[in-house]
Amino acid sequence: MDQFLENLNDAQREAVIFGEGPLLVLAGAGSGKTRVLTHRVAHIVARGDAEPFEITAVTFTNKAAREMRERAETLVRDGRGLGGAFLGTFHRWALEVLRRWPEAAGLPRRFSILDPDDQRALMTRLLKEERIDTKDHPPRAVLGRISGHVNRMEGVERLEARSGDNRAQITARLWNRYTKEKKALGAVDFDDMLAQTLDVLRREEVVRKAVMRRARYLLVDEFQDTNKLQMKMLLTVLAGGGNITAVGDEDQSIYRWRGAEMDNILGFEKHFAGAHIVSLERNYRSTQPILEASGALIAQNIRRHGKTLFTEQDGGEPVRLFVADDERHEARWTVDRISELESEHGLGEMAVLMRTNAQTRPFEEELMRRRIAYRVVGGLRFWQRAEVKDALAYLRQVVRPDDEVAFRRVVNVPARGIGAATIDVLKKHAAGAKALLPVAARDLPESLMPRARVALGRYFELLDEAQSQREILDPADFVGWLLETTGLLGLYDGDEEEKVVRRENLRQLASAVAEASAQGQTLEDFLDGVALFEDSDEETSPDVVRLMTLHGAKGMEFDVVFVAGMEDGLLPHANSREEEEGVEEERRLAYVGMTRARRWLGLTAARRRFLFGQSQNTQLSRFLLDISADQFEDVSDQPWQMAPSDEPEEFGTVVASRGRHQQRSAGSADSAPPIPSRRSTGRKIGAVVTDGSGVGWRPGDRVRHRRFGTGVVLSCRGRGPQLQLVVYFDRGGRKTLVPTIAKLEKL
DNA sequence: GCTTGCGGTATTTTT
DNA sequence: TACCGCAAGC
Repeated sequence: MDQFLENLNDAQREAVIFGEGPLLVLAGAGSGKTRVLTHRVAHIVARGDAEPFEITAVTFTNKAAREMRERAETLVRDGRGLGGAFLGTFHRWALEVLRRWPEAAGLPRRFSILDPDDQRALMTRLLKEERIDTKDHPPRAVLGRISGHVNRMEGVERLEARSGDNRAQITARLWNRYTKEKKALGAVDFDDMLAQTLDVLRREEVVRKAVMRRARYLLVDEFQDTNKLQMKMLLTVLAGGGNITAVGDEDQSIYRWRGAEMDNILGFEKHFAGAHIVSLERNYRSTQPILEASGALIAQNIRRHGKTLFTEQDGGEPVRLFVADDERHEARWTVDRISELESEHGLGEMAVLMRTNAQTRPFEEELMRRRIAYRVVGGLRFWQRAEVKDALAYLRQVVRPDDEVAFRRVVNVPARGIGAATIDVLKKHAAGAKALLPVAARDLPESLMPRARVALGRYFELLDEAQSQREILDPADFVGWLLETTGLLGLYDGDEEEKVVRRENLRQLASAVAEASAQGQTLEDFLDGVALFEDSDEETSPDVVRLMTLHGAKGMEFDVVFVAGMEDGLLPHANSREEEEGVEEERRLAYVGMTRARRWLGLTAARRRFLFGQSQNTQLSRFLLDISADQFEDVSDQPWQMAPSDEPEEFGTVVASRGRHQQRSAGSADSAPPIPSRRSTGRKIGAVVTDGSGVGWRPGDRVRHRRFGTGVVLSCRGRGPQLQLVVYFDRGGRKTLVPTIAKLEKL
């Protein structure tokens, strides 16, 4: 009766045909998660269980939303179609509510959206006004803290209550100011979109009912990445008896830093009584060796349901490990492999994944040198480029004349002689008039310097003319006109590479507007899409090597994958090493990277890396110890074997070590020195060395470890965060530990 | 009001 | 290293 069930395995089918009630699909990497989602949507429609408009499917990324829409539409092409169903990101879902009922949220009709740049600019301004040193409280850090509280649904009061805590007090003060300011500006940031929507859903029955009607079947992708706020939104909407289908994989939860709560997926049955759970464990993506190595890695995590992926295809290339001398060597080796593998797989089927954006550079240089086409995915985004943002600000100013954020950004771009002093005068005037800056500025107050007054007058004439041109011209021509007339394009006259690129970017923006309008979007729709990062089409030139972060790679797959920078400090990242939870998340990140590979997987590291402005010795990632030596092939010039089972029972405990230095150290008392660096090996025995948190250590110190009990320090290696101690425990024998990570206590 | 250059500093991931 | 903010000079 329905053709959607034919190409599914038993578990997939079970999930697809499941009827009403809560359903959790634990979908391992490459197990056909999107397939299940799309087929389930198609099945529901085909069986007539619900009308398309009663289906809401939310994803975490635009990419996923796009893919789901395309694939689901293909499936139901012959049927009634999917029109009316909502398939989009959480933020899009929320934005549509706020756009439709702005007054319910106390927002103006054309409220604007603050992107991270706008937020930072605003926070910087507030810090100045509050006379708080941006060095002690960097705007980004303050915003990060606020965002954390919002996503965990903690109110300001809670922060204010921490009376002894100075930082909390300052954060609370700024948070209040920030909230007020956004309200005055008629603007929302990303978090507000969700928070205010939840608010409206709870308060306004009309809105809630309307949203519920459209979510009789509510499907949630990447459920492991939902945070408390999102969970509350789901619960609120489901209170009307909707049916939730959550699809996710706790092993791929990589957004803890953004508030993702693994408890949402790990404790699904607690939130949804009587939930039915289906596990998808058959992997269709990767070869046996890739699955085994990644499976061994992730098995070390404690917080998981625990599934074991299997595949029915056997054989395949072994996973390669290459330890390079430095990051350039790492890039060279990687690109060598890329050229070898190109004929078999094609450039478009290869990707180099890394922890941080900054790591792309040596790879870019090497690829460029070898004239191999590549593309950095998600790096500096097109929409974040200054010239594009300026152009967008003009568009925002046209769409919403009282958009103060946009006004501040472009009133003096190109330079018109309206600088900080003028803005100060205008601010005073606006405060008196109780109006937003761009509105008050229209008065051209007497208090302005004559020159500024004239300049400002011209600016508003320009805007007024833009308004009328907008009526006359089609959107693409209008943008062209605007770029020309504002002088934005003129800023980049000349033959310099950079200027040519910028002009090209502006032209691209114009064509993006054209495209959007061809699809029936208004300028307002277009700007919303931009604000939500709904990048039109990233994939215009498919046959190129992709360079991207591990986060950016989620949901993708390639024949050939390199995970670069397998070093402690990078993966796991130094900022996440301190707590167990952080390390587990980093391990998941490594796991996500490895499981992107279908046929060929390479793991690379560098012994020395240029970081923080200088070349530093590195340590092999502890995650390589999670994978047993026979699960990969070390193809380094000088192989670095892993320590034999010095048992990694507790992470953060055993340090990646050995290799070619093993012979030398084998007989010595303090066996197994961690990858020695030239600098640290010279350290005198007996000297006090400080660890990452400033505690001093020396051989002979008595220590306590929460597992191994008491012991004595035999020797120290490295210093600072790199400091490793060899400790002889009364029970448990000799261990190599990083004191800050192992939470070693000095007695 | 704008531009330049200096020095200090912070380096994760993104809807 | 690379960026940013700030101060001094135009």
